[in-house]
Amino acid sequence: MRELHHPPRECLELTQVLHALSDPIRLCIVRQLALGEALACGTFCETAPKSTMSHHFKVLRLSGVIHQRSEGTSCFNTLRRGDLDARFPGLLDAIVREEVGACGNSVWEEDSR
Amino acid sequence: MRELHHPPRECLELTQVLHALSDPIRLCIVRQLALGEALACGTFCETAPKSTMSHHFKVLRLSGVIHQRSEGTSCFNTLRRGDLDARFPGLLDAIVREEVGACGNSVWEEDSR
DNA sequence: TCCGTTGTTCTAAAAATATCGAACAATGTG
DNA sequence: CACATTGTTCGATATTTTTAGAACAACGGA
Repeated sequence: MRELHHPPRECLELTQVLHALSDPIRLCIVRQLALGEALACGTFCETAPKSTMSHHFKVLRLSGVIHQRSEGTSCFNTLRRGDLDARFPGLLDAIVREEVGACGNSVWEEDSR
Repeated sequence: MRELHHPPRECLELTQVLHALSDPIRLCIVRQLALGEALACGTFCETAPKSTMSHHFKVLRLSGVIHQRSEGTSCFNTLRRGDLDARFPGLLDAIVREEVGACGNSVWEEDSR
């Protein structure tokens, strides 16, 4: 398998990291990875097709949020916690922390387009 | 001017907040507002057309990041720091904090599409 | 070597976002 | 009232992002 590109720590951009984390599927992936274990791509969300998941992993990797390394036929993912904490202190903790806040209404309820 | 809709604190969604903050213009707005003052829409980014800015303010408002109140012909914006800190502790601080990290390379340098 | 597993890439299509000019609304001032 | 100021809304276009099927590549095991 070809060597995967990972942007170095100094090149991480906050806007790209935030965008990567602003998708529900990707946020879910990151939260699972935040538990610490390296997890293969296949261990997430069996409902979505593989190509879709592959896309999300790529977005996470290219924004610098995760590190991917292939081992055999699998691809193990880890959170780049050190790099993220160094560049954006407190960000990961704030995002991974479980929050409650249930509300049935949509943000777009009124005043939407 | 019509009363503007602001989602209540309990309805804020992390993914929407992150998406709102993942745009460079909007991030810039938020950082200026983080200094504490209420600022009119016109005080930001004179280069972009008003309709574009209006759109960005709307995204920020509907995601719950800012509060807008009209006063005369102006529209004053403030950060909803209390609500954001309550729902997503540490998030705003992490995002507003100035970071250094200069790197000429694009994240998409290799392995892009 | 022949399969099964795992994941990527290609491609197309759909959906969501962003941009911005033009028209409009609300307010304040001369 | 006429007019300037400030900002919103509408409409059209362009760009980006998401989704997912199909073909493919790499690896491991029988």
